[in-house]
Amino acid sequence: MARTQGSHSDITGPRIRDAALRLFAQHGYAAVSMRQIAKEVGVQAGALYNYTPDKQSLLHRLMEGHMRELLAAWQVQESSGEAGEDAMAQLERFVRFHISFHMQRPDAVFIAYMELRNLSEENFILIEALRSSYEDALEAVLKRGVDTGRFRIPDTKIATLAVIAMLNGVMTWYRSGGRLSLEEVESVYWDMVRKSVGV
Amino acid sequence: MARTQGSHSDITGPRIRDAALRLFAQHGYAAVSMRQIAKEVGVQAGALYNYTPDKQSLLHRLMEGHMRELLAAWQVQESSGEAGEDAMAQLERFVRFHISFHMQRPDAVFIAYMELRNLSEENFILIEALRSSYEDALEAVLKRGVDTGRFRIPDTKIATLAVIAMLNGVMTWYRSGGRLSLEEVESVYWDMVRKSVGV
DNA sequence: GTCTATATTGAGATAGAC
DNA sequence: GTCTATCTCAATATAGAC
Repeated sequence: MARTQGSHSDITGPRIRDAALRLFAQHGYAAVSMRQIAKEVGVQAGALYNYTPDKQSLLHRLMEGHMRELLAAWQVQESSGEAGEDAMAQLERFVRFHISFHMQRPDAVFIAYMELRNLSEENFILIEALRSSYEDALEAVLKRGVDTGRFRIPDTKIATLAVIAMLNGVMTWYRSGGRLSLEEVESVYWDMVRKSVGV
Repeated sequence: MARTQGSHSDITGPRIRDAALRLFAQHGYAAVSMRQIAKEVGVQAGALYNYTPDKQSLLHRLMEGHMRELLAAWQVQESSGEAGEDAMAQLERFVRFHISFHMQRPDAVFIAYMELRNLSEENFILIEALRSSYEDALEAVLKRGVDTGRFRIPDTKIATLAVIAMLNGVMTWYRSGGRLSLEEVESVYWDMVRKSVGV
């Protein structure tokens, strides 16, 4: 079946995105060439252009896909709570969801916040809007907790960014098979977040 | 005095580092060319090689200088406390120091944690050792607070990384002239950190 | 110490054969 | 849909004149 020319596969598209995701995360967008990506996939560089108009679109598509998955997954997670769930329970749900979701996609996460400056201006605006939506989701929880007296937070906007920054820190050091399971890590972070917004 | 050839200045070295710092922070190491740096300084690309053996050394030197300054500044700050200062006061000192120091060098900070993957292997090891020293400084404070019963922290290593990650988040959004002064921002973060490690 | 000029390499992207 | 071949441009780094 091995052909050295012609149509090899109908899943080349996904394989290109997988390779680009991994290489961009490891070396950075600017440091990775189309030839490297092609080699990883097992095609020639020219073939990539059947799937993407250019390198920039490849980056943008990866980031957009990641952000849309994130937002969709949170909406599912959020609506799976009980009707009367209070802000504290919602916050714990968010913290555990955020860590769990992101740890399953370390490469996409890394790209989504390291490669913002390599987006074209118009693509940057699009991605930033998606990011803002996600931050708004957390801020809504925090505001609700403040309103119901469960939380004491001097500035919900800053607290939102602080919590996300803290949680994202997990990605820089956690490796599976280490001292703690992912669930234990979630619990440690939840303990800190819970106290940091507490009365 | 304007000469179009020959020796222009004895401060070309610092100007090269300044330009590289700014350009690397803005566009990323891999996306910036030696020609761009030279243009910014006002010399030809070849002249840069009187000051650095190659581009990699330029990056490493910037990062190493930043990390050494950070460690030195913290040692000064740490030893300026009273003799009997307890862990809570030390932690507040650290939080305010960290934010204040880093906000004065946003470009260097950005580079120091975004460009790690563009260091050669041996340079990476050197920079990581300096980073570890800084983390150890914070962890020592946290451990002391746990020992004296001031803090309740399930895992001081994770807490160290979480606190630094949270504080570093400031750099991604704070712009002077905004809603809050830097000192107010410090206070907001200190409030969260204090509570997050509390009993 | 800086210039101009250049060696060498590799980048992104395209054209046309199969 | 993929290949080979190639266009065009720009990268790092060096050599030698001034």
